[in-house]
Amino acid sequence: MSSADDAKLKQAREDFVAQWGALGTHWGINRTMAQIHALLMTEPEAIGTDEVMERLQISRGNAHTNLKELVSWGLIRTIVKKGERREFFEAEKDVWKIFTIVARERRRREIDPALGVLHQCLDDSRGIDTPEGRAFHEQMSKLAEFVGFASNVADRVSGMKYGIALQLAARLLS
Amino acid sequence: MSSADDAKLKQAREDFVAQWGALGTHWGINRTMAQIHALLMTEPEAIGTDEVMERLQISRGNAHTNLKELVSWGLIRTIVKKGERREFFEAEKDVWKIFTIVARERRRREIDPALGVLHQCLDDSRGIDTPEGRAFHEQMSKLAEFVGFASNVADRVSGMKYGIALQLAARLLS
DNA sequence: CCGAAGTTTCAGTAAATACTGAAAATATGA
DNA sequence: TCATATTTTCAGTATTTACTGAAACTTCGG
Repeated sequence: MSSADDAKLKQAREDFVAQWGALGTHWGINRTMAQIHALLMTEPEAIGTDEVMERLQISRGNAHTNLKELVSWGLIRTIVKKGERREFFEAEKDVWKIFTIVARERRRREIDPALGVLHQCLDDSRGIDTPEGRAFHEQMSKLAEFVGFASNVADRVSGMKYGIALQLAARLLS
Repeated sequence: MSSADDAKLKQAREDFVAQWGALGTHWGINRTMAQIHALLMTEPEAIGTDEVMERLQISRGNAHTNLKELVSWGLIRTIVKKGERREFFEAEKDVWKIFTIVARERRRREIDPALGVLHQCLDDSRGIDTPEGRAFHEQMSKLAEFVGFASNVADRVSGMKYGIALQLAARLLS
């Protein structure tokens, strides 16, 4: 009975899109962007802007902006179909690739600016010759060292081949 | 010339607080909470609500809410001074402890709910007997497996002693 | 070069989130 | 117990962020 299965799938997919969208919020990603990503991750075929608008009930501007943002992240890519004038989009479905993309983007947007602030404060407080000044400098120094270190580690991990990362992680969990 | 040093320190500290607050935004943490945390991280003495209000120019309600939130995260703790009726607050200053607290909190708020959604979709799509249904189920399965795995790894790492983590990371960067 | 199809931009508006300030509740000690 | 210091709550407001819809722009076939 395929029509019942179709209905169940439609429902499950809609749930996934809606809930993944809600989650996006906690990830510093706006709802629509997360929803489009969810929609495309569970869509076997590449689809166009109008279908995204219709499936998610959003405006053209909104769909456009977020599709382009996803492309700029590298989480989806544009497809040109022969004989078709408009653009279609399909998602990267490999989980490790998704992870590395998100990790890199978050490092760029969250860690790198923090390092910048810390290094500047480190400079600004260099040579302040009071007990409080030295304590401040010391704290900045510790923070900068740790954040820089973490940034390198994250970079290294997200540059690994999946197999290697898996091996490493397995050792960690054993 | 200590008064010049004092001025420089005051400036550097204010910059740090302001900029760290701005960064908080990109971390899903509100500006005030990040600013209070920054203020307390660079303050040698525990300070009270009124001083926080004054230093950051914010209302009592705002200060109160965010101080309590920071306490609930474990990033700051309350101090009772003898002979004083009001509460004082001091920050956790150890960078590794800060990291593990933030990592755990983010796992709880970002990863665990995602796992919940994925497992539910996994159930809802079990046994849908169409090609599309199987593809959907397969994608959910891969996502759930990876996210669960990542969650365990994060948990394990943030439960480590700093020395061990450092050793591991050093091996990674070599 | 023209007209249709498709894409991009953006001013205005809606929704979500954070903050204020004052009132209510609670704790302290005389 | 009462007066006072302190903490907590929350309705109203301000700020920030996201979305709409339509106009401007671009692309392409004829």
